[in-house]
Amino acid sequence: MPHRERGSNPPSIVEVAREAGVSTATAGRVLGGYGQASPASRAKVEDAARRLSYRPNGLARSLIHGSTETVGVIVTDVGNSFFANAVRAVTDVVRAAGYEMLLANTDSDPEAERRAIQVMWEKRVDGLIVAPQSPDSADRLRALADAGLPLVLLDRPLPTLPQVDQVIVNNTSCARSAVGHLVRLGHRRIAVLSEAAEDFPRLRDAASADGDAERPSAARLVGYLAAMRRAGLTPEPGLIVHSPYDRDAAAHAVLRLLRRDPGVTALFCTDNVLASGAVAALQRSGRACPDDISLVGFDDQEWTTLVRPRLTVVRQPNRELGSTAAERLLERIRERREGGGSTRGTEREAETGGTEPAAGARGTGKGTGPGSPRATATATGTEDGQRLVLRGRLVTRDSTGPPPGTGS
Amino acid sequence: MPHRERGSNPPSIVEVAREAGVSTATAGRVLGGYGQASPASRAKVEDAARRLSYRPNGLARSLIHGSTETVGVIVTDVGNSFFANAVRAVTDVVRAAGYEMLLANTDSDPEAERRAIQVMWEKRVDGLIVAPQSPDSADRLRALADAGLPLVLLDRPLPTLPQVDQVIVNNTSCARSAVGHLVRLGHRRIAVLSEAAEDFPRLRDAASADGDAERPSAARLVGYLAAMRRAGLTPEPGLIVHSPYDRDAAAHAVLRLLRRDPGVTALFCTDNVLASGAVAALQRSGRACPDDISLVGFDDQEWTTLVRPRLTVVRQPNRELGSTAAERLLERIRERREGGGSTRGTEREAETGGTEPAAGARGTGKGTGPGSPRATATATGTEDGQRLVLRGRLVTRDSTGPPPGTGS
DNA sequence: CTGAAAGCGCTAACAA
DNA sequence: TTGTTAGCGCTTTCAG
Repeated sequence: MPHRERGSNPPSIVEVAREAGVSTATAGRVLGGYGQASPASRAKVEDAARRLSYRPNGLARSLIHGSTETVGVIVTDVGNSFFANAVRAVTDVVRAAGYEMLLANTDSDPEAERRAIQVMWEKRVDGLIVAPQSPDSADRLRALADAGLPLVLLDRPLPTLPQVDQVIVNNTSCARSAVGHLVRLGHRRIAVLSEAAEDFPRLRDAASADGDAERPSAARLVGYLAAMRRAGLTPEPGLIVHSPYDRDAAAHAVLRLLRRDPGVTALFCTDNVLASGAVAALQRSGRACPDDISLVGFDDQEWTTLVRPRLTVVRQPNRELGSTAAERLLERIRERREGGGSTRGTEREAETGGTEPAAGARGTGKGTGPGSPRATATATGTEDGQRLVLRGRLVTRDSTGPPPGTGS
Repeated sequence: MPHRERGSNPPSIVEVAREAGVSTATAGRVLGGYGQASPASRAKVEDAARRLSYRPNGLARSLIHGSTETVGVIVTDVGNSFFANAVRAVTDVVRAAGYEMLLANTDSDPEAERRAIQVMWEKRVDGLIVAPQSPDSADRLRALADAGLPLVLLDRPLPTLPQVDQVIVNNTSCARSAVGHLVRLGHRRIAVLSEAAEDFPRLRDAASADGDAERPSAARLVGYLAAMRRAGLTPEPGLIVHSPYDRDAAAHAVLRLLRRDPGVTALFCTDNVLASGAVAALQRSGRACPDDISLVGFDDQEWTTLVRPRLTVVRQPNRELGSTAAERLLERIRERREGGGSTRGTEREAETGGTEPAAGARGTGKGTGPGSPRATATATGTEDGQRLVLRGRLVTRDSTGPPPGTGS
């Protein structure tokens, strides 16, 4: 093992240069792959580098170039399969472009988010993808955007930040079609289980506005309200059930609902955690699904085809959400590199997938298992930023049917 | 908005110093929180920094200090819920210690892994946690370890790398107790579904050796073989079914097995993806579980309590695997900082949890849902590195029962 | 308490 | 083609 100077620090380019008997400039040229070098010195340097097992120091390089080839991703919880998939897709896309990923979880804690944003900024990521935990995040994020850091919002829009790109799902209309499906089956007393139920008054009053400007759970509640109204049904507060984002809590909420209001014939859950709690509750309550009560979940997960009855769900394009956000981010990074020309006022319709099979097609097991749906995106330019809306769709399975007492 | 020099680059400490009318040294002292500064200049500098919305450049700082406060994590796929949870736990632990996390997926592709390792090294992570994709990874990792980079292996051991810490699960004995449970119920024709089935000849011959030195799927197969042998049953090749890590492929493999050998009364699956395929296959085949056939899965996931019958599984401490690896890594990083004193030849038993409830206790829904089990770890010093073995345990639920034709 | 200056490891002009 | 030198943004002696 060759002797190393300066303690046991990894060898620097000057060690290599000395070992090879050339200047640091030539060493740099061959090691960094820029400029010219004669085959002779090239060989000498490469040999020396190998002997010392030299690895270039990316920090120094980044310090000079002003770019780290790293993007930051801030989500609430990678342990959550929704984000796990989205994050996975992000890494795939950015890696293909030569970027690495710094990942942080916030657990919806504002302080954790603040810190994550700050650290990413200090580490000089070239761009940032954030699933903001609340509208309060807007100010902090605005600072980044103003400073020129490429930024893309994932899953949760922030209407007060029109200058930044946002990649979301058309939650409101997905929820509308889920509830519409129940209505068509003949249901009237349709309950909804949501994290956002506490926002009901506000959302009801603003229901005519753009539901997808809300966080996902609220957007889905807006869709529920819209579908009910369209069916000529007045949303009853008693049917709008709150539950925190927790399976057991959701199960208890559902059990309470069923006790309090046995006339409910259908339940729409605004996310997969709540849906799993509802499934557990129904199993425990002894109510038959779909004969006594129909159930619709949100987010198509593996287990939804494993339980009996197989769950009718809204499938949202988890991975595509991540990949789209990543692509958008890379584009912004590229733009910035090339001098920051802005694409003001663009408005366009982007088809990222082929034609969708008609919603409501009964699946045959394999066909209805969670897959990577081709989503269709709509891009709308707002000021400088684009809002990309990916489309989910209803996957009808066995947990929904006509209400009891209906001659089928 | 204050005028900024040098294009639109973020302001550096010299801009702040100039704006505040002090030297860069004092500016650095207040901004970096080291050394002393009078309240007067402190105020001036802080004001200036705020005006320019200054953020220290972590790259420069890291270049000087020789540490990045960042750890790398390389897994095969964060989309996989097992790794998603482990990674989540890693971030929690390292963040609490002030570290960020660079994450890379390899998809078990050696080239991707090679690149990931190299990039992490160039980015000068302070430590690295790797779930190596095969024994071939050993050489590349050895280079890192030799260079003094703190390194911890996660989930997959590498016996040829005794100098590095490895955090794994006692897969062999977990599998042994799972299969033992089936044997005690009276099963004789017990099949196993495994990614490692192709290694059967080698594993059978080496079965007396340390099963946990193998990758998890193989270690579990070793456990199966051991349990069969202990019960006086000769493992038949026909009962050892191969399947790739894919739900649908697993389902097909199980359907083929059932057609080929209808006498099979129990099936042990060596991971959760294969188990979900097996559940799907059983549902499709019309065989009743556990009346016709018993099923045991590996890795306790949400859905295993949602399906009917609820699945008997081996629960492994996913999150704890991650947190333990992270703690180990932090300790190594600390050691290195303090001069690299080595803890040679340590051998100890570490109890990280309280007494375990007896295996086999029937759960009541909530109690048997996936949780964060208190695992018990065994640490064994081998050369310089420690092998920490976390304990999983069998959770008996409804998918296992006596074989058909047994008077119960 | 404050400032000048050297230097972390590398790249990029500019000369030779 | 090669070497010298300045400098990326910050920290850290060492004088003052």
